[in-house]
Amino acid sequence: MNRDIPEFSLQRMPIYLNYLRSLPDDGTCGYISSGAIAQALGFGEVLVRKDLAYTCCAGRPKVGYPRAELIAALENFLCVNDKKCAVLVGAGGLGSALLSYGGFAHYGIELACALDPDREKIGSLIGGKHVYSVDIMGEKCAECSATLAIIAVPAAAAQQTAEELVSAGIKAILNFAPVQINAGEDIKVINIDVAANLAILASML
Amino acid sequence: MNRDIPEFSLQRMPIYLNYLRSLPDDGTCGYISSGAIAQALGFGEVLVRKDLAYTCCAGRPKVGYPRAELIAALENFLCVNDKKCAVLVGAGGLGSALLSYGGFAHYGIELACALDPDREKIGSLIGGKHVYSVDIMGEKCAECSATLAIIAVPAAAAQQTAEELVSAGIKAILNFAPVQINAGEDIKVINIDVAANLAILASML
DNA sequence: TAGATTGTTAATCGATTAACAATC
DNA sequence: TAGATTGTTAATCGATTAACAATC
Repeated sequence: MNRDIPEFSLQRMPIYLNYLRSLPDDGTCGYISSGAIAQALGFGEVLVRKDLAYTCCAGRPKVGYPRAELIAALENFLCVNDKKCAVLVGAGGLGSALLSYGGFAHYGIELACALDPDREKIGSLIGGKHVYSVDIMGEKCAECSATLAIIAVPAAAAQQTAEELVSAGIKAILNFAPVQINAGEDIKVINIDVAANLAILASML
Repeated sequence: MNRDIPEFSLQRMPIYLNYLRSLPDDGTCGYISSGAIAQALGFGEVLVRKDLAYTCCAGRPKVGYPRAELIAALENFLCVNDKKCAVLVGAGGLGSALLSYGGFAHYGIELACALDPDREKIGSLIGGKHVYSVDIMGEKCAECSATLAIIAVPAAAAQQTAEELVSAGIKAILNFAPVQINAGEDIKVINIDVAANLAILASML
């Protein structure tokens, strides 16, 4: 959708949106400068202006960017108003935590349900979301026209899960299993390996 | 510690280690080529060779890299044999999942305990780890000489938590709260915003 | 030897920063 | 007007890839 924006700029868009939404809504910051945003987030101010230019929300010399409009532009850029559906596979500890997490709604994403192979879990509600058998993954993805999925299964099951999700019509996967999953060319994947991130931090000390 | 390696190469080190460890240990892959690794992980093969060069494990023309030695070199590079202690702040859903997760041990990291302000949780065990009051953070960090911390508190509490952790001697923070935290110059921080990552995936479709 | 693979040097590519003109 | 801030063009920096010599 936004194929013309640098990868790294795209990654910063939610950060800007988050920050701007967190500012007090009492009229004290109707306008905000790129310098102020840069300082708050630890970025260079030219970088901020360049990133914000992709949203097509023009800043005004001397005053900065209109906060409300900039938020709206970022929301528009990130398609927050297009409601999108995601499914989660793997209702273990991490999966359960994600099912109870309310933050996806801020980006127009609804985590619709969970899929798990465990008979003990199937049929239960976690965080108010239904847990279904992985056997009916296709059906459940179709029901809500899900295009997004989160993999929170053990490493050994991740690759197969990814393939099943792709068969079910999923186009983008957020993978928490500590393996690189091999989905098709046109399937977007982001891997988050929590332990690896902690290890990276440790080696930077 | 490894200040002379490019940021992005460092980030790939745990990926190589994970992959090599996952190979069958039955002698069928005593040696592995950069091309094979590259294909499995979706990287360029020159990139793989360049990254592996930082580990100082030499490959042999025609045969590739000795798998066991390469694993040892990566483990050494990532200081897996130095036992490091981490503490977790915020024993909510995500925090609880992390306390039960065994993956940190693969990198020589022990998640020692959790800290939480909630009286209901203080004194309990989650994933076999004690939950203590955030009031004794300094004491608990000192006890295990923790240098690493994970923040899994609500966004509103993240900045203060980070400051307290720094006062307690923490040098690196993995932050799951959806805010940019402002720690000191020499404190390493990695932010993981799960919802933002899903939103990024959605905008790439 | 011929072929496969490593390791290194040079070239390319993309992202960030610097410089500066435009604007309110 | 003077000063602050945006937006853009050029320069820099860092990461990846291409080319190729070295080696087994």
